[in-house]
Amino acid sequence: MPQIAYLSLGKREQTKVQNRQAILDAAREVFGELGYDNVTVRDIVRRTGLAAGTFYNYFDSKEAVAAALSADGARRFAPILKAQRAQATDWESFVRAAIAAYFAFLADEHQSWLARRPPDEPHLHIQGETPEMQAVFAEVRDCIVDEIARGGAQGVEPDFLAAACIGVAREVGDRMLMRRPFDTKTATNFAVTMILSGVNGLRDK
Amino acid sequence: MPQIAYLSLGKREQTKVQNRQAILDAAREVFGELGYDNVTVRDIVRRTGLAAGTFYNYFDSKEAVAAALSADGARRFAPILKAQRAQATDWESFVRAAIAAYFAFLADEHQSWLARRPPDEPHLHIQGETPEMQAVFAEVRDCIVDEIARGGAQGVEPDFLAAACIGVAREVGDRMLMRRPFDTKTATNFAVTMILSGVNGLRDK
Amino acid sequence: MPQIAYLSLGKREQTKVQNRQAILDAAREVFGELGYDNVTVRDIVRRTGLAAGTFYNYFDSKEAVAAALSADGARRFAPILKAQRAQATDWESFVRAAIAAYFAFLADEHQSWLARRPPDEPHLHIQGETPEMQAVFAEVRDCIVDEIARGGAQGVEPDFLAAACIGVAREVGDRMLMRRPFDTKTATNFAVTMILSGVNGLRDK
Amino acid sequence: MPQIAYLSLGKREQTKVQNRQAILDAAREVFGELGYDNVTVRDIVRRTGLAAGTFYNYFDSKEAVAAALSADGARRFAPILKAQRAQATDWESFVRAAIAAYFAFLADEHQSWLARRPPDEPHLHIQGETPEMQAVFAEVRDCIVDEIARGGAQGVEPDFLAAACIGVAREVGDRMLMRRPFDTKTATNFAVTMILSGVNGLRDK
DNA sequence: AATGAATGAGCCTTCATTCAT
DNA sequence: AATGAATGAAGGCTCATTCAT
Repeated sequence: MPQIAYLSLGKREQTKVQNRQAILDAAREVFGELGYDNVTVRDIVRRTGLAAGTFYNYFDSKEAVAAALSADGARRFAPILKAQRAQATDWESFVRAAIAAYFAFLADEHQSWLARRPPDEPHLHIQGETPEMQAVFAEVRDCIVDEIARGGAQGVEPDFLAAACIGVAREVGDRMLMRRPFDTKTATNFAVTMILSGVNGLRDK
Repeated sequence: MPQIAYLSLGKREQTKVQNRQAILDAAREVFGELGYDNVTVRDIVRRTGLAAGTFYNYFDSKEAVAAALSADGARRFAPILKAQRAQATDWESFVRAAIAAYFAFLADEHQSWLARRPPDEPHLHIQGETPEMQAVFAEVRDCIVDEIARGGAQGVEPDFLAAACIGVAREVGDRMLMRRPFDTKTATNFAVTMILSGVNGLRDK
Repeated sequence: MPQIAYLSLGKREQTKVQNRQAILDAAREVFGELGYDNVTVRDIVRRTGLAAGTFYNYFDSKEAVAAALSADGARRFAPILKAQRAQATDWESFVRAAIAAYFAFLADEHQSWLARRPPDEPHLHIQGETPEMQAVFAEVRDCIVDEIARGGAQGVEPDFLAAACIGVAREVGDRMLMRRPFDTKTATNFAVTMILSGVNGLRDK
Repeated sequence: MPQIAYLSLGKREQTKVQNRQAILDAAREVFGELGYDNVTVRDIVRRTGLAAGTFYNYFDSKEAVAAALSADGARRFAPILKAQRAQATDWESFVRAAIAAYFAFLADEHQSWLARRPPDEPHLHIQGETPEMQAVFAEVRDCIVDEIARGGAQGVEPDFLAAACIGVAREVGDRMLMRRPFDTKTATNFAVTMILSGVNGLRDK
C-alpha cells in the first residue's frame, strides 16, 4: 500500500480519470474542428478510441460534456482575470487587464491545442465558438458590464459599449490567432487603445 | 400570351422559378428560426409544400441553398452599400456609410422577417447567423479592408483594424436588434463614433 | 387509363397497400412467435424484407401496429359475433353463440396463419396473446358482462362469472388449437355445457 | 466459531446465501412491478445494491433467476397443495382443496408483496404473470390432470376439462386479487361450484 | 419536372456480459 | 468473491438521397 494514500490512485481510478480527460480533450477538439452543433457523441468517442457505450459512463450527453468544458474554461480563466484585475485601479487599467487576460488565455489555449496536433496534419480551421471559450467570453462580458455600471465610462450607453468591447476583443483575438507566433502584446495594445480612444470619443460627444 | 415576350417565361419556366424561390424563402425562414446547423432538408421542404424529391431538382443540398441565399443577400446588399459609398468622400463618411448600410439592411431584413410571422406566435428566438447575413457581413469586411488599404487609416495595422470594425459592427448590430423599435440611427452613431475615435487614438500613438 | 377508376390503384398505391399489409402480417407472426413484449420493430421489418426506415412510413411504433392489428381483429370479429347473437333469444343460446363465434374466429385465424407458413418449418409455438386476439377477447368479455347485467344469470356474481366464462373459453380454445383438424364443434359443446351447468349450479346455491 | 457445525455456514458461505437470496427477492419484486418481459438484469441488480458483475456469480441470466423463482414457488406451494389433498377423499373435495390452496397461495403472495411496498407509493399495477406464479399454476394443472386421469370425472374429455378448470381458477383468481381485502373463501366457493356443476353437466350428457 | 415511398447509413442510448483489479 | 468500468451488439428512430411512376 502506498504511503501517501491521498495522493495515490488505484489503477482503476487512474484510468477513470484518464478516460474522462480523454473524452473532454476529444470533445474540445471536435467542437473546435466541426463546430459544436455539428458534433455527434460518436464523433467524440471515435476520437478517444473508447467504445461507444463508455461515453455514457462519464457523461449523459453532448450537452453535459459541453457544460463540463464550459466550467473547466471558466475555472481556469477566472484566476487569471482576477489576478489582472487586482492591479487595476482605474477604468483604463481595468480594460487593459481584462483584454490582456482574455488574449493570454486564448493564446495559451490554442497553443496547447496546436501542440497536441500531429505536425503534418493539413490545415485545420479552428472554430472559435467552443463551449469553454463561450464561458470565458461570458465572464469577460460580465466583467465589463460590471465595470461600466461602476462608472468607468460615464455617459455612454452601457449595452452598446459592452457589446463593442466584446466585438473588438473577439475579432482582434481571432486575428491574433492567425499569426505565428501569437503576439498577445501587440494585439492587446491595439484593442486597448481602440477601446479607450473610442470611449473617450463617445464621452466627449 | 404575354405581350412583352422577352420578359415572359413559359409556364414551365415560371413554376420552375417559383419553386426555386419557394425553397429559398422557406430556407431563409427555417434558418432564422432553428439556426442553420439545426435545419434539415426536410424542414425546408416541409415548409414549401413541395415533395421531398423536388428539392433536388433545384439544389444539391442544404449547403447549396445556403450558398444561394448568401449570393442573394450579397446581391441585394451590394447596391445599398454602393450607393452609400458613392457619397463618401473621405474615411469618416465612408465608415458612416458602410455601417449605416449594414444596419439598415439588418433592420430591414429582420423587420420583414418579423412581419411575415403570425403576430400571436409565442416567443421566437431569432438566430442571427443566417447564410445571407454572413454574406452581407463579408461584403462589409471586404469593403473596410479595401478602404484601409487605400489609406483611410494610415499607420494602423489594417488586419486588426478591419477586425475591430467588424467586431463593433456585428455586436452593436445584434444589440440593436434586441430593442424595439429598431433604432438604426443611434446604433450607427454609436458604432461610427467608437470606430473613428478609436482609429484616431491608434493613429496618434 | 383504367375504365373503372374507383377500383383500380396505381402501381404506387398498390405497393403501398401491400407493404402495409406485409408489415401487419409480419407483426402478427412475430407477435405470435416471440410474444408481444419481446418483439422489436426490427424483428417486424426484418421479416418483411423492407428497409428499416420504411416501417416508419406506415406506423409510428410497435404499439401503433398492435393497435392496427387490434382494430383489425375487432373489425373482423364484430360481425361474426353480431350475427350469432342475432339468433340468440335466451341466455343459453347467447352463450353458445358467443363461444361459437369466438372459437370460429380463433380457428380461422390460426388456419390462415398456418397456411401462410412454409410446411417444413420446425414446430413453432404459437402464443395466444397477440393484440388482435386480445381485442376479440375483450369484445367477448364485454358481451358477456352485458348479458349478465341484463339478467341472463341472476343471482350470480357478475364479475366472477364473466371471468370464469372467459377463462373457460380462453383455455379450451387454446386446447382446441393444439389438435388437428380444429374441431370447433366439440370444443364449443364442451365449453358451453360447462358454463351453463356451472351457472345453474351457482344459481341453485 | 459456530457451535452447531452442521447447521452453520462460514461467513463466506453466509454472504453467498444472502446475496443469492437478495437477488431472488429483488427479482421477485421487479418482476411483479414491471412485468417479467420488461425487466432487465440491471433492474434486478440495482435493487440489490450489489455490483453488476456480482449477479453473474449467482445466476447466468434473467432466465436463470426466473427458473429459480419458479422452483422456489413450486417448493413453497407443494406442501400446501399436498396437505390439502391429503384430506381429499373424493373428486369434489379434491377440487376444493386444490383451488383453495391455489387461491390461498395467491393471496398470501400478493399480500406480502403489497406489505413490502411503502404505503404512500402512487398506484402500482401488479403484474400477475411472475415466474413463480406460473410454476404454482403449472402444479395445479398437473394435479388436476392427474386426478382426472384417476377417474375423478369419468366420461369427460380430460384435456378440455383440465383446461377449463385452469381457466376458471386463473381468471377468478385474478379477479379476487382486484378486491380488498382478498376474499379467498368467496372466490373458492365460486370457482369450485362452477367447476363441479360444470363437470356434472358434462357427465350427464 | 413532380411526386413521395424506399432506402440504408448513422445517430443516440441501453443493456448483457466480461474482466482486470 | 466483489467490484464496477469497458465493451459492443442491438434497438428505436431520423434523414439525405434516389428512383420508379
